[in-house]
Amino acid sequence: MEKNSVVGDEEKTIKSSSAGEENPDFIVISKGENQRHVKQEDDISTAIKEQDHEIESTKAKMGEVREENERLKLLLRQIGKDYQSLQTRFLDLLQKEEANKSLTMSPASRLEENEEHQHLISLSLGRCSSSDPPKKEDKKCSNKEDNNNGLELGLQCKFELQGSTEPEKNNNPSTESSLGKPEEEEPNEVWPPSKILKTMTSGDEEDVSEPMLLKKTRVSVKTRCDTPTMNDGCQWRKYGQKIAKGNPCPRAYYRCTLSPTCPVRKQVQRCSEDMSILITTYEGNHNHPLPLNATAMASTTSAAASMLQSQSSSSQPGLGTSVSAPTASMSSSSSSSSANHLHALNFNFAQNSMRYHRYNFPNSSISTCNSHPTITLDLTTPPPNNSSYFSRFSNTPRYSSACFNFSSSPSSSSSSLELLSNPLASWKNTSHLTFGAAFPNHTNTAIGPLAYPGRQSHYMQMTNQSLSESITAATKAIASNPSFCSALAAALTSFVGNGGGVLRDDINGNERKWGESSLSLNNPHQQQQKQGSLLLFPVSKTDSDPPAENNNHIK
DNA sequence: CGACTTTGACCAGCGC
DNA sequence: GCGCTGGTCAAAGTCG
Repeated sequence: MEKNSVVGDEEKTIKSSSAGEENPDFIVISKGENQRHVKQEDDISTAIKEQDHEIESTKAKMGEVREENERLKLLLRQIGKDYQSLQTRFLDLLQKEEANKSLTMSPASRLEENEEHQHLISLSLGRCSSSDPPKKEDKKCSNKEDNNNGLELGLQCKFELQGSTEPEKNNNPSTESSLGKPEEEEPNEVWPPSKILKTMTSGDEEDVSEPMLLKKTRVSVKTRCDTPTMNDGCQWRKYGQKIAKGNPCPRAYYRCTLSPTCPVRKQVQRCSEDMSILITTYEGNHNHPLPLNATAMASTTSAAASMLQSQSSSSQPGLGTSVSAPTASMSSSSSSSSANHLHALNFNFAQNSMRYHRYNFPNSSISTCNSHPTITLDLTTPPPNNSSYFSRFSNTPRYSSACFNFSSSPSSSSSSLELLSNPLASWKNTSHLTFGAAFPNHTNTAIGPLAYPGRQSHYMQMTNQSLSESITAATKAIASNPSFCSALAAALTSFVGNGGGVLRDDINGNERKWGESSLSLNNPHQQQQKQGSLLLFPVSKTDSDPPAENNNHIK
């Protein structure tokens, strides 16, 4: 019994204990779980709260961003309105000016301008041709071939003026004799707009009527450059080196290798007085399409040479171009080999029948050393009124804002004018700042003032003195101050990159947002360049233009 | 091996 | 005609 009782007790105790233990254990366990659950719930709730807080903060941030976006939109609209109003005003001014001009113009001058227009018409049709002679023929038989070549533009600009198709003039050598010289070029090659102005008088061109141009016209560019050559975008092959008289520094001779028949040569020499100054002399015309970053220099030099040409022929009546050198007499006929340094060379291109446009190369000079008419663009010294260049740029009454256009010309269709406007563009060792004017603009709506009423299209639209001055000054400023480059890039990126302006940038009317214009600071090609560069050109991926000059060392 | 550079030689223009 | 000079050629060398 006891056992049983014991057993019973044990059972009881077991039961009781079990019962007594079960309950407390259960209670304890349930309390712990509850506590855990409570803790978990607390954690969850706090997490939810935190998430809610984050969501709220995010929402608040989004609200701020939206507000900012709205502000930016408003700003953009305002800018667009301002632009439209400026454009309208500009067009009005143009029309008024034309009206005044036509009223105040004497009959003789009207006739003269009409003649100029006719010349321009003929120029617009001029397409140079040549059979691309081999090198030796290029050298030895160039005269004959040049005479047989097709037309060449004296100014070597192609203007597609409305209704300016006069084929008979196109083939009329007498027309070219007054302005142009035969130019070596692909017979069937249709040059892109980038080549329109490019062209300086190549050495293969001769104008019998112009003694000054009996030899090759050259464009010499003086820049401060630490590297053996400056990168102008072309590929060059060194074919000779000489120690010229009067300069201990050897002169290196390069020829363009982008095309095997390209007649373009360049000479590179350090200035004997200042070894940091690199004197690059270009001669001839490219007879092949150029990479984008090569068109800048090519057209700049071409424009300078064209200026020289037009200047030399400016005494002839009825020319479509003229050169004015307000600060000095441009004694191009001078036999002195010393350059007549001018603060600026201004040359005008008749843009349409009644309008001139002035080009200005600050610190330019012309010399006719060794019968080689040479224009020197001295980019080593600041132009006059340098400090006011930007303000002048922005305050130029006639064209200022209208002309300011970041080119987004596709492929090689960048205009000569834009190149004219950015003489330093694409140079190695200098910052790249290419202000382009969009060119073939019959569809250009963004450029507004460039799209003159009543004109379908023309390549060299317009520029002005202060524009080129400003560009040059800007480029110089950037070249001299690398930090400015990055600052400007950042500023442009922030301002322009907000999805703001849209440029209709090419013939096809392709739209391109400003922010998409290549601030190609990350362009690998440009990364090869030693200094920071700001290239406002669209960078063609196919535009592989290896800086061949990096390896060109004058030894 | 091809592309490029170097460098002496060659040629043409010009002045004396 | 001769010499000087600038410009180009082309073989040899260099480099990747």
